[in-house]
Amino acid sequence: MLLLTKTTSTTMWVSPQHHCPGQTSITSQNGFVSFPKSSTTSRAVSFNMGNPHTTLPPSGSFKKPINQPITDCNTQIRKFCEVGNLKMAMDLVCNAQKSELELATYCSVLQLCADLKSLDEGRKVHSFIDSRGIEMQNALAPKLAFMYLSCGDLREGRRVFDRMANEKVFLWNMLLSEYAKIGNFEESIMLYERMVEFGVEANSYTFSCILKCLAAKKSVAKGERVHGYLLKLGFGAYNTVVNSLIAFYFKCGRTESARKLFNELCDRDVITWNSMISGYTANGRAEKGVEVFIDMLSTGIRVDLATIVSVLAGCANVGVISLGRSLHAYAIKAGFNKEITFNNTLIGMYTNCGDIDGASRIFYNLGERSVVSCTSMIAGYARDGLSDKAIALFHEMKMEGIKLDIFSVTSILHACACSGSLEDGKEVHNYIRENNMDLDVSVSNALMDMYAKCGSMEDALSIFSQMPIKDIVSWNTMIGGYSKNSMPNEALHLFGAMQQELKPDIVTLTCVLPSCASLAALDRGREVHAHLLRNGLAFDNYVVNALIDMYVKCGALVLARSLFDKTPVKDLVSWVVMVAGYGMHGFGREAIAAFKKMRKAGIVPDEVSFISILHACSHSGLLHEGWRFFDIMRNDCNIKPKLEHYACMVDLLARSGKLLKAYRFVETMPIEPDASVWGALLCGCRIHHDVKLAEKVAEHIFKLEPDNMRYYVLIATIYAEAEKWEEVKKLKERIGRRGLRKNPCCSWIEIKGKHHIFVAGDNSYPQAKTIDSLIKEWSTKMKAEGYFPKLRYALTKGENMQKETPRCGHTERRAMAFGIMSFPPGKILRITTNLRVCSDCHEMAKYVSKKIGNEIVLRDSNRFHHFKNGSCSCRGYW
DNA sequence: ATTCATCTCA
Repeated sequence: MLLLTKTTSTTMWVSPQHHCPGQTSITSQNGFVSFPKSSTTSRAVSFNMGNPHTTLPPSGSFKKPINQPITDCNTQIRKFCEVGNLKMAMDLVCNAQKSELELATYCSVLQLCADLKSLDEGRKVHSFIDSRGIEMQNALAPKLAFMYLSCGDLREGRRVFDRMANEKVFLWNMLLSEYAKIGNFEESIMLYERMVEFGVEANSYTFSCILKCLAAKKSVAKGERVHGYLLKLGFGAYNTVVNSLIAFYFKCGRTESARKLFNELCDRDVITWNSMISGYTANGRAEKGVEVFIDMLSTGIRVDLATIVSVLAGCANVGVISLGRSLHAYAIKAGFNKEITFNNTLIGMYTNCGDIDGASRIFYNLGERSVVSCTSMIAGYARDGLSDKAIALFHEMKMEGIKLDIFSVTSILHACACSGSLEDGKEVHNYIRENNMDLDVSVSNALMDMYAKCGSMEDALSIFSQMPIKDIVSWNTMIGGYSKNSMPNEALHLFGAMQQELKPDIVTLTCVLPSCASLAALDRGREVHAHLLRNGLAFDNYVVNALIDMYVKCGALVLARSLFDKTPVKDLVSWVVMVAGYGMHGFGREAIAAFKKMRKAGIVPDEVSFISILHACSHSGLLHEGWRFFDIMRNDCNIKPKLEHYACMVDLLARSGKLLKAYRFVETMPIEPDASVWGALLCGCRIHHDVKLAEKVAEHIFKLEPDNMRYYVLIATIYAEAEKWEEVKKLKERIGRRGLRKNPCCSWIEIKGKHHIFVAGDNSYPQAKTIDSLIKEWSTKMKAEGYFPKLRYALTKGENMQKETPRCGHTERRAMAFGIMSFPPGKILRITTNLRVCSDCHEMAKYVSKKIGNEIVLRDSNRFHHFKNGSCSCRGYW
C-alpha cells in the first residue's frame, strides 16, 4: 500500500526528462546505461539485485554434459530460485553430492538468500561451500560477500571481501554504503581511497556515496579532490553525481560552489532544485532558497513533496508567515495536505513563526498523528514557553500508546528544562530508562541539560560520568551547566579535563568565559581569548560580548574597553556590558556617556540596559541622573519598571541619605516589593546608621525571606555598629534556631594563572609569617599616620565581640600582602573577595596604593574598588 | 544500488 502511493506520487510530479546533448555523449562515453525513471516499479517486483555479470554464470565455467537428464538438480535448484522458493532450493542443496553442484547454482541460491535477507540460510550455503572444499573463484566469492552485505552481516562480508581479488566496482560501492549506513564514514572514506589506489574505476554510485561520507565529516579538501577526479572521469554533467556534489558543498557551507555547479548544470531534475532550496535553508540563507523556489516554478518543473517541505522549513527559519500561508494554500490545491510529512513541517512552520494556535489547529485536526507530529508540536510549545502544554502532550502520547523516539524525548526534556520542572523531568528520565534510550548521546545530553537547568548538577554529573561516548555537546552542556549554576571551579576543572580529550569549540569557550569572570581568573580568561583568536572565532558578537564581560569582571577595564572599541558592529549587549562595566568600577559618568552614545547609534535600550545604567548611577551616587533615567525608561521607552529597577532606585535614594523618601517610595510602589527592594533600603540604613528604620525594614524582609543569611548579617552589623550587643546576641540565637550557616569568607589572587586563596579562620597558609609581619608593619605605620581602624564587628564566634577578628578574617589584606610580595613594584594587584569588603581592609588598600605605589583592583561581592595613590574609585559609595 | 524532504541537546 505504502509502496503504491509512493510510486504514483513520484510518477505524477516528475516532469518528462529533457535530455541535453551533453548527457547522452557522457553516458555513452563511459558505457553507462541510462534507465528510465520508472524503474522503481520494476525493482519492487524483481528479485534480480545484482548486475547481469554476476547473476549469469561466467562463460566457460560450466559445461552441461549432453547426456544429463532434464531434471538435473542444478536446473531444479535454479528453477526454485527463480520462483523464490528458498526452502525447496535449500533442501536440494543439502542433499546434493559435492560433485553434482555447479558454481552457478551456489550463486543462484546465495542471490536468493540475499534477496530474502535470510542470513541463516546464507551461512549454511557458505559452510557447504567450505566443507565441500569448493574453490572460491570467479563469481562465487563476490556473490558470497554480496549475500553477507545484503543480509546486514557487515563483518563477515568484509572478511570475504578482503580475501578475494576485488576488481568489481559494484561490491566496493556496496561496502562503502554499508559503512556509511552505520555511520562509520571514516572506514568508508578509507576504503574509497584504497579502491582508487587499486585502480578500480569509480562510477556514479561511488561518487554519490563517498560525497555523502565526506559531507558528514565536513572534509572539504578531500571532497574537492573527488570533484577533480570525477571531472577527469567525465561525470561533470552527470545529473546524479552533480546533485551529490551540490549537496556536499552545501553541507560544508560552500554555498557559492554549490551555486556554481547548479548554474552550469543543464540537466536539472526535481532533486537538483530541491537540493538548492534545502541547501540554502540549512545554511541560514532561506531567502535565497525561496528565490530558487520561485525560479523553479517559472521553469515549469513540477514541485514534489520534498520541495514544499524544504520551502516551508525555510519559511520557518526566517519567520515569513505570509509565504508560509500561501504555500499552505498551494499545497492543499496540489493535494499534499494528506501527506503526514507535509503537515508535520507545517506545524513546525507555524510554531517557528510564532503562530502557536495555527499550529495546534492543524495538529488537533490531523487524521493520523505520528511521533514526528507530536514532536513538532511539543517543540513548538517549548519554544513558546508553554511547557505545561508540552508536558500534557507527553502524557497524552503515553495514553495513546504512541512510542516516543529519541527526538520526542529530547523535545520533552527541553520543555522540562525551560520550565525548570524537575519532577516532570524525572518522569521522562524513567520513561527513557524503561525504553533503553539512555544510551543515545543526544538523549543523554538533553537529560544533562534538563538537570542542569533544574539546578541539579549532581544528577547531570551522574549521567555525564556514565556516558560511554561523549560528544562535544556533552562536554559543553556540563561546562555551561556548572557556569550557570555558579560552580565556576567545577566548570574550569572540567574544561581542563575536556582539553585532554578533544578540542573545545566556540560554544565551549563562551561557556567557560562566565566562569573565568566569576572567579576573576584573568589569566585563564586571556588563554581562552588567545584560543579564540588562534582559531579565528573571535569575531562572533556573542563571543566578543562574553569576552568584554570577562575582562570587565576580572577588573581589566582597560582591556575590556580596547576590545569594545575594536568591535565593528556593537549590538545592544556589547553596549550594556560596557555600561555595566563602567558602573561596577565606579565610573558613573563614563557609563552615562556610553549609554547616551548607544542611543545616538540608534540602539533601543531594553529592561536590562536600564538596570545597568541605574546601577551605575547608584554606584557613583548620581541621584539626579538616576531619576532622569528612571523617567526616560517609563516615559520615552515605555518600559514598565520591574522589581530590579525599583531596587536600584531605592538603593540610590537610600545611599544618598534620603531614607524616609526611600521608605515612602517602597510603600507606594505599584508592584509588591520583594526582599531585594527592602534589602536595598536596609543597606542604606546601615550606611546612615538608622537602627529604628532598619528594624522596621527587617521585619518585612524576614517575612519574605526568612532563610537568607545575607540580611541577618546586615542587620547584625547595624546593631553592632550601634553597639547594641544584646540585640546582636538575640539575632545570633534566632539564626541558630533556623539552622542557618554562614558563607565562609575568602579572598584570592591569581599569580601566573594559579589561584592563591585565603579563607577566614584558616591561619595556616603558605608564607604566613612573612605575610603577617608585612600586615603588622602596615598597621603600625597606618596608626602612626592617623588612620583609625574601627573595631566593631558582628556575628563572630566568642562573647567578647569588640576585640575579635571580623567575619571577613581580613583575608583581603592577606591576599594583598601576598600580591605585594610576589609582584614587582608597579604591577596592578587584582584581588577578589566573595563578600563585601571590610572597611579596615578598604582603608589599608588605600594606604598601600599610596605608600607602596601599586594600583590595586579589588572586587567584592557587589562592585569593584580601584585604589590608586591613596584613594578609591568608589568614593565611599558602597 | 545513487542524489533532495519534517521532529532533538550547548
